Amino acid sequence: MKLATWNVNSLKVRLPQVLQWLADSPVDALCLQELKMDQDAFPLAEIEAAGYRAAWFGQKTYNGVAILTPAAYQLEDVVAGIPGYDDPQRRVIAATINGVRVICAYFVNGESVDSPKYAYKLEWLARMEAYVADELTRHPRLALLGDYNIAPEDRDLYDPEGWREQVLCSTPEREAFRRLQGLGLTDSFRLFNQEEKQFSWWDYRAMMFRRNLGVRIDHILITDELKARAQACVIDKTPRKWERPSDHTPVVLTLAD
DNA sequence: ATGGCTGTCCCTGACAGA
Repeated sequence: MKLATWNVNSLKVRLPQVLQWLADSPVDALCLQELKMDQDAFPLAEIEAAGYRAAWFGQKTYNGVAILTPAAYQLEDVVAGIPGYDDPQRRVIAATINGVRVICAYFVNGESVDSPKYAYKLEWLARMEAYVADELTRHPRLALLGDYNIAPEDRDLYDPEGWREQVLCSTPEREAFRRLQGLGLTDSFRLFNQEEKQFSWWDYRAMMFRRNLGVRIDHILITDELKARAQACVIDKTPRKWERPSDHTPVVLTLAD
């Protein structure tokens, strides 16, 4: 079983790339973030024609998340948003696929540590932590996939000194990431790769991708039951090389069946 | 370099992203 996450930065623009990528590298769950489209604008017909079904939580202009799965699977117990948290920003959707609870999340960016958006980020992180803790009481096989907007360690940044205590890697954000790990979740990428400069996002500007100056902020965290089945977790840089790419690239986890 | 690029919106400039 393969699970993947990809912040597409507009599904309207990136739909052909999503379909091409799925044709090249089929997965059993693809979590998408930053759809940037209203609920009614979701391209369900094209996705179904490609052999996939979908659950999505759309929003005009900003945010928006979706989970795609092959038509052979079901999307069970779909939950949009964080229950009990009246957040106008649509950043979370969850579904059970083939016995695995899949939570797709677009974490708050925060803009900068002195911004009101950063305070919202910390509040949102606390809500997410409580939600995941609650989900874990019911789902021993759970994966939390998405754009976390957190670089967990210095080796996940191209310039740790330049980024010191900036948004994406400030101590409170990293502590929130550690608390998610403390719930019993493992950063699946680091089960297989200990190298520094393994990035999932590169700024569009200044040829940052060609110079490999990026950050690793897209993650797949998994419970122990899934950890026992994990066979590989890779960052697929291929779509970042295509014409008019998203600034993020997919992360893919392979589990034994 | 408070810069560089990309996407969106009642669109030609502002906002957001990270």
